[in-house]
Amino acid sequence: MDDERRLTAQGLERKQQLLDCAARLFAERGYADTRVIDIVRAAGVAKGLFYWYFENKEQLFRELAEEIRLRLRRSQGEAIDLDADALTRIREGAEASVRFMAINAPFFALLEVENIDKRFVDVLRQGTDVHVADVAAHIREGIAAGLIRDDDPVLLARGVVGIVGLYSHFHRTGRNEVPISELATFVGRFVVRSLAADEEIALAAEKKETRSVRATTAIRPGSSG
Amino acid sequence: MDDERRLTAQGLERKQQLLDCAARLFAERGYADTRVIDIVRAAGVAKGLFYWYFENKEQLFRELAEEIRLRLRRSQGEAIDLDADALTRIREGAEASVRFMAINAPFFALLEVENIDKRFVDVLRQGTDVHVADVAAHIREGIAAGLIRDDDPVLLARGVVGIVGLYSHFHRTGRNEVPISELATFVGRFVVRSLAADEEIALAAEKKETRSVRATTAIRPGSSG
DNA sequence: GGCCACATTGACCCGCTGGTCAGGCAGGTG
DNA sequence: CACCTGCCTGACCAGCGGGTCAATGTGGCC
Repeated sequence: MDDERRLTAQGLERKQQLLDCAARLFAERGYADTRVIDIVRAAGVAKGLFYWYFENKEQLFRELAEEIRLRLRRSQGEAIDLDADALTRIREGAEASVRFMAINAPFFALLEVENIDKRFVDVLRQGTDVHVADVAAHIREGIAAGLIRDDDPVLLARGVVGIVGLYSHFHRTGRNEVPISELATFVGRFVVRSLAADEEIALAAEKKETRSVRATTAIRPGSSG
Repeated sequence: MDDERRLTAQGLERKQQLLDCAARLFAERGYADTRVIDIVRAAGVAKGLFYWYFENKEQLFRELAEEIRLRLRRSQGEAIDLDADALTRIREGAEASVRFMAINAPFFALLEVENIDKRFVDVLRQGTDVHVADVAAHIREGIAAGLIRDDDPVLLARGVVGIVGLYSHFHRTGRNEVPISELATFVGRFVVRSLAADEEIALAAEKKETRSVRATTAIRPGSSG
């Protein structure tokens, strides 16, 4: 694939179609177990066409991964109430993430390749690092305000981001019987409890009602980012 | 490989040698990227010999995974003070796990395949489920005693087990600058905070000194389980 | 109509890797 | 010594799957 190729409307559509098919298949059976031939077959085109739109299988994965992270971050941003205190903001972000990941489960399953494939650690780790930095900033603010117990902010942030991913993973793999909204609340509570300076603060941060949930709508396959 | 083969002392040693080499290589470059030829080369033997000791690559992996889980569980059991309260026991188990996983990092990196390879979800998930059940039992006791906040014990247990694995993963992949002992304490604190009914209880559970650390010695490669 | 760039096809190539196999060696036993 | 069984060898096989390529279609534009 040549970098300076101009895609027509049809071309863009075809490319997106391949991305969608790939995402679905990766989610279903994993990256390694999805052949290029499977992807093109799912899209109903010939194998050669794949290489018209993508350099190779790896590059397609990277495109997918980046797009998803971007959408998650946007959804978090929309869910966070800028006027709220740090702890509440973290809780809102965590809850939104759980919902977002649940709704877009098939897309998100991809990102779990981090642990496995050495080729992708860079893209994926970079993705989580952005979130960790976001949360760490909130945590520092919370510590300064006396809302969050005094501990290493980055370490704590890694915990928060990790926990969200963790429970989302459980949900995705069918090990949580609870409905998503309940799970999201649970995770929010868990995160708040693990950070809060004392229980009074924790209770207060748990109480505050989350506003709209407009950020938790599913990604429409076919809508390019 | 035939099930009812009698291995001589030399045979057992050779088999263990192959297991050790495989574990090291899997940890270094992952399961998929480790060829059978790499394993046998590392052990300095011919390829055919691999199939004298193992049915195939997959079975070797399963043997490794099970052995590791067993050792971790044993180490946890040794670290837990049966006379202590539930929350303290959980903290002790968590800290021991972090240390154990850190010391045996190369062995543990393997288990992270859970997310990827559909073939291994059974063995690996089964492994974590055992730990979740262990922790859930402690949590139920803690809730009954008023030490742990009243929430779904299994969900909470998944969080605890997950967090331990999470921070161990970070450490393994070089994203924690802190020394292991400090990280273990941090994780213990994190876990206690996320579970404790109130901060007074949390503080108490954090304070209690962990006894011996005899359980946190590294696995000697070559010592079969 | 002729040209060009995008779009599409599917047969083909090729390296890789899991697994096989026929055979050779060593040490213990009768 | 003959023999058996466990141990070990490395060339070989087969299938798979990523990636290539020459040929063809197609639609817009001068």
